[in-house]
Amino acid sequence: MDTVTGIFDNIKAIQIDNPADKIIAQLKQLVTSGQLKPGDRLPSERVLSERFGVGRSYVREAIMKLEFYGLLKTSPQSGTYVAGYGIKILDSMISDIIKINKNDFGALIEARYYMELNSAKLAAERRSETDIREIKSAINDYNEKIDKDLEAVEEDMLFHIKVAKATKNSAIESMILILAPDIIRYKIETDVCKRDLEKMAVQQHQDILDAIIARDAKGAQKAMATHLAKILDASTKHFLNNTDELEY
Amino acid sequence: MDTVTGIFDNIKAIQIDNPADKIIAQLKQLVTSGQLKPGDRLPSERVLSERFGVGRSYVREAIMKLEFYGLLKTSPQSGTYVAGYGIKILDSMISDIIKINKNDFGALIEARYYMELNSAKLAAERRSETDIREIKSAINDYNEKIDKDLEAVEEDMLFHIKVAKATKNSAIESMILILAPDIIRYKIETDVCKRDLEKMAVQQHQDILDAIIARDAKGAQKAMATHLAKILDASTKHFLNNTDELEY
DNA sequence: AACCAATTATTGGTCAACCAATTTTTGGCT
DNA sequence: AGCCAAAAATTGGTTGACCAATAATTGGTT
Repeated sequence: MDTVTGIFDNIKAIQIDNPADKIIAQLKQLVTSGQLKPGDRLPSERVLSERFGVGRSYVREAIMKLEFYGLLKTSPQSGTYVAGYGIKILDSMISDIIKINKNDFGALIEARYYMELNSAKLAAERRSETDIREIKSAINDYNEKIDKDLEAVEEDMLFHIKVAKATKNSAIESMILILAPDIIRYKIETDVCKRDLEKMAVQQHQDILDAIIARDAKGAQKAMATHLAKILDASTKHFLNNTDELEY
Repeated sequence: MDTVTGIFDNIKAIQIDNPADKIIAQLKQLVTSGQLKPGDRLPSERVLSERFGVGRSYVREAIMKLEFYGLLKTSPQSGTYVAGYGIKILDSMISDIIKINKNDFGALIEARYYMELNSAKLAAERRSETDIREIKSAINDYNEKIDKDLEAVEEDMLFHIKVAKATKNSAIESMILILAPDIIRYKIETDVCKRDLEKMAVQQHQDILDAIIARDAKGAQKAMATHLAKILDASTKHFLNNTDELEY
């Protein structure tokens, strides 16, 4: 069985969605079709796993995911319940959850850009002395790497995380945190951060910090915009290709 | 067993962190202590579950969570690997992940406020005709409910989701989506949306849509700010209590 | 010693079984 | 009938066992 085997043998029937996402899609249909109304109790995990023809693990995984997004609530020894929202919004949200993907770098960079503008602004308004110390420390780490002509993508990101921390807004901090790994990956893969940009960042970081220390919200936001402008531009080029008047 | 039972009987030894979070904390320590370096392969799930004294499910749950945040990468039949970031940022990010909680309503509302300002701006710049139709439809649904003097929290949220969709930025859309259920819960619990506010929203929604149709980015942003100002103010009161010069 | 095929061990992926707590049903009593 | 305690069934929580695919080892051949 070696000569007749063709080039297609390596092609595997890759499954695009993992089982949990498929189950989410099935649950969505239950809601859409009216078999599952807001506030209803889901069939037991065993029943669902049997009905969907998968193990209970996947059902539980799907439930956990939907619970994370606030669409289900499960109580021990009682059952899992659909959120009490209307069918329309339930349906819309489940659909959107399924197609959440973190692969759209353009969107990621852009979202990060706007998040960070607000982050800088709020940090300036609310920073504590501790925050300033931590941000300074992050800047030092970055500068040391740059002095030695080393890559400093992570140190840069750490600076931004510390700024986010100073906003005292856990939600904003979390979001920047979620974006961070992908931003790092993007920077490394696309090599957006050339050496000259990295050296410019040394001053830019300082400008941001100065504005934060001075509690100059507008100044901090502006300094952050300057800092992130280049990387946004670079990614927006690709992004603009498929946004203008896109009908889908 | 009824007379001697005291008021403490209802107190259960609630575990603050679920098992998965505990495991994440343990893994963090492995990284911090240098036993686990960036790029390393984790011990097998079986070994970890044995070492931590829990079932494999919890180890897998923890791994999935860390994978979602981009800190681990698992390959079938091979193993789970630590992201190739530096120890410092790894450590920082894991810490932050553990303490992510969606219970800080003040932070949630505020984050949503800023996200939506950007959402409106980008929607105005990039909206398609389809977007306009969908937003109009959402507005109609909302207005119908208000006309009948019914609660319309969800319809309002659906309007905002449709606007977010028009940004053509999946990351921003996802974030607003993640916040949505908690916003709804907040509105209902705190009853922030009085009847008069809801009626004002009818005009405000239309203003936002008009600006989006006119591709007036600044106008859309401003209209959105007006729309969300009240609810932000109400929540900021509570929020300000523990932010100013808070050392922790 | 060097190479290679067959065997064994290990991996994450998947599923079924057990557990304690709760709910429902049952069946006898008033 | 109505009530209440005991038993059975059902729940999510938790654990261990099995699977196919891969990696490591083995052992014989050159």
